Formats: sequence, C-alpha cells, structure tokens
Amino acid sequence: MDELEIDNRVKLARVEKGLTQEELADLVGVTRQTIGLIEAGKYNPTIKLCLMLARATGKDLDGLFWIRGER
Amino acid sequence: MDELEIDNRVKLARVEKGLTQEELADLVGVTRQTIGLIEAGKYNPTIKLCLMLARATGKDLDGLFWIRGER
DNA sequence: ACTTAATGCAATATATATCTTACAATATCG
DNA sequence: CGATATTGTAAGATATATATTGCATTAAGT
Repeated sequence: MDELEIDNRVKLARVEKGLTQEELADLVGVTRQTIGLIEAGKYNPTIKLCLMLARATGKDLDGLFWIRGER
Repeated sequence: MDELEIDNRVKLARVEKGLTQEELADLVGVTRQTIGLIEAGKYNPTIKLCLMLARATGKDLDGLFWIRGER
C-alpha cells in the first residue's frame, strides 16, 4: 500500500472558490501548512479532513482524490 | 474539525464482496485490526487507504464515506 | 522599486493512525 | 456439543499526519 501514488485537485478546487490556503485552512480547521502540503502531494490526509475539504470546496471526494493512473 | 462524525459502509461493501476482514486487510496491505476498527467507526483512515478500500470493494469514495447527517 | 499578501519550505513538537501480540467473544459447521 | 473460522478488543510500540514557529520566495498592486 505504500508505493501507491495519490493525485488530487485541492488547489484547483480552492482557487475556483477564490480561497487562499489560509482561508481554506480556517474553514476546515487545520493550518495553512497542512493545506499547502496536501496540495503539493506530500501529505496523505485523513478521510475526515478530505470530507471537510470536499464540503468547503463544493466538490465530492472522488472529484478531489484518486489513485494516479486510474483516471 | 474534531467533533465531526464520519459514517462508512466498509463492512457492507466487504460482505457484498464475500471477503473476510483479514482478506480485505491483505488486499489493501493493512492488518485485520485496522479494518475492524474502521468498520466500527473508531478509526479515521487516510485517503490512501480509503482509495484502496474503494478499489478492493468496487465502490467509489463517496459511496463508502460521508459526513454523518449529510446523507 | 517598494509594500504587502500569498505561498514554499524546514526544524522540532505533538497527536494519532497503524502495527504487533495476545486473548476473549461470537459465529459457523461438523 | 465440539472444532474452527471470524470478529472484537486491549496494551504497548512505531510511523506518520498535523501543529508550531520562523524565515525565504514569489505574486500583485501601488
């Protein structure tokens, strides 16, 4: 399970909403750094945080996160 | 973000596939205990693991995990 | 060019997801 | 009932998600 790469569209979804990293972070209750690292693909966030990011950006989970190569 | 409750249908999806907790655990590369605790709602799994659970059960993310009350 | 907002990045600390091992409880089937 | 498979659960250890602080870099606007 470790070698698996995950892609995400958090940055695109955030920018579409006109939000800064800090604003999105405040909306979902994490720090700006956490958002930045998730967008950079360096973090493997928990499902709870992903669900809050989906709600905050108006996207669904499957539109935000997927296994690289499977879409 | 902490008080938020997450619901999931991992157990239903697993049983539909005719898999035991241990078989599903082996498929996605975690331990049986991890699967049991996720099904019991006591763990907040990472998106990577959730994506592997979705792939292994033939469901999509949004069908497996959601915010309690929002569906 | 200067100022400010926004982002990138790094080190250290903390919280928690996951593992390991073990045993108890429950279901299934002879 | 007895045997085996499956699941529940708990304590302690490890890995990693996230926080905190600080500073560098980039973008936007004046």
